[in-house]
Amino acid sequence: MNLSIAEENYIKSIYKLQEGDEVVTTNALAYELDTKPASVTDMAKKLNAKKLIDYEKYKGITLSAEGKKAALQIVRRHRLWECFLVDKLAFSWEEIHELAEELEHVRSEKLTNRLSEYLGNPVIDPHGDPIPDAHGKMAKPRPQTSLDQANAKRLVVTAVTDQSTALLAFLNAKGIKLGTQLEIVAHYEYDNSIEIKLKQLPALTISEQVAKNIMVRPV
Amino acid sequence: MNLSIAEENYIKSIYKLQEGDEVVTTNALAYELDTKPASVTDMAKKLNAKKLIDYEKYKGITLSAEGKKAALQIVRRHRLWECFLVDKLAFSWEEIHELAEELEHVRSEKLTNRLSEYLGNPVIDPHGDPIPDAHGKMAKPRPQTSLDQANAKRLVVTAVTDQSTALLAFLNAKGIKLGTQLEIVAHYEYDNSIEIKLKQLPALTISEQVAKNIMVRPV
DNA sequence: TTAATTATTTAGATTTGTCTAAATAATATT
DNA sequence: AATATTATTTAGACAAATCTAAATAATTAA
Repeated sequence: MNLSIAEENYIKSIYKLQEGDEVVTTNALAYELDTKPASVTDMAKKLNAKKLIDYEKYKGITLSAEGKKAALQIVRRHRLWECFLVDKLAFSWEEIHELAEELEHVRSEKLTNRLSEYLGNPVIDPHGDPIPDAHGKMAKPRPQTSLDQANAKRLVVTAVTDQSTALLAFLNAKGIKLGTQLEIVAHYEYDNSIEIKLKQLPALTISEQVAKNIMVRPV
Repeated sequence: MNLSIAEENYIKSIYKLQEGDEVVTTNALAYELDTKPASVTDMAKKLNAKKLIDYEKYKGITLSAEGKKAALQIVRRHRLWECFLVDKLAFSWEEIHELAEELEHVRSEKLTNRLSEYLGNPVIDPHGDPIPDAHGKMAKPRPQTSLDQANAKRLVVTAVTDQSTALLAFLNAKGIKLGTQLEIVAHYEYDNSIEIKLKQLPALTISEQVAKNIMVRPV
């Protein structure tokens, strides 16, 4: 099955949104891919015809077995390139995502496997996400939530979902990066803000909007 | 200037065909890119409008200064990835070209420069071709000719221009690879064949057609 | 120099992936 | 249950990159 770059991006996003095995809605996918719902409908028909997804009008989208296999290959390539960029080229966490977005579309299995070997067959990427092996097998994803929905007090930052330079610069200024440990001091419903404390720093307040884009897991 | 992958491939091929500063014809470019002359005319208009080439109806194509700069960046990326594939991932010479064709389109300058640094800022690629530096400067290309036009007797194989699996398998079977040294025993005009001798092997005969695709330099 | 050949361009169509605007279905509200 | 709202799909258009077939320009041969 030969997939275009656009098709690969759809498959990857559907995989990401599926999470358990939930049905993915047209609107959610359009938002994720930064495109319009009408475009998603068009592509859904095409991927359904190729048997990569199960799709029925108004019933949403799920990946077929074959679609899942394709998704895991793409995710494997993405995460291996992220390892390469951090381990070998000394890139920092906020720079690697968009580069890996491009590198992941080089579809050679031989290249992917050689790269994996070269990196020492890593099983987690720099964000802490598991890397599928050549057969698509991978460890259980770590229990991540966004910071605004975390219920544990002591947390560690594992990723940011929004890669905009504005957000990244903001986080940088606040001293928040991948692996940063923090505690939730208070969550104010009143003005949708969250007060957090980083080690050896005074407490600081961020909006729920920002917190939504910060992925964390209990530590 | 943001170039599409198609545009980059045109720029690269024009650069390759220009050699000195010769005008590139529509047909030659179509053949090089494995496309149709009509498509080349279409793209020529576009690249001319973007001021990357100088093009006038029926007068052929040359790269503008800006086009040359763009070409050198693409060539730089291509050759650096070829180094990476051979030096770090242990690929062999006949496998790297088509992978580098894809990797070269990841346009990040930071990635390119980090990669170069990681590889020890190499100045020639695995085929012996010079690698432009970050400013587009590079060493003079080695004096390569195709095997059928070589006048020296003792030669070393530096590249093959046709990357078809058929040719590569053929060369492999004959024991010819990158760096192989050979002598021209005879050149028969009569049946357009060339008799060559590899070290420690009996002489063998190949057609001019094949020889056209084998690049060599005197040793 | 006229005719034949070859090279190049134009015109119009096709594919992929996208869009807007309008229509329809599903869901929520009163 | 009827109405309003939201989600999704359809219809028709567009841009990029390509193609075929026909027209035109340039070159070569007679």
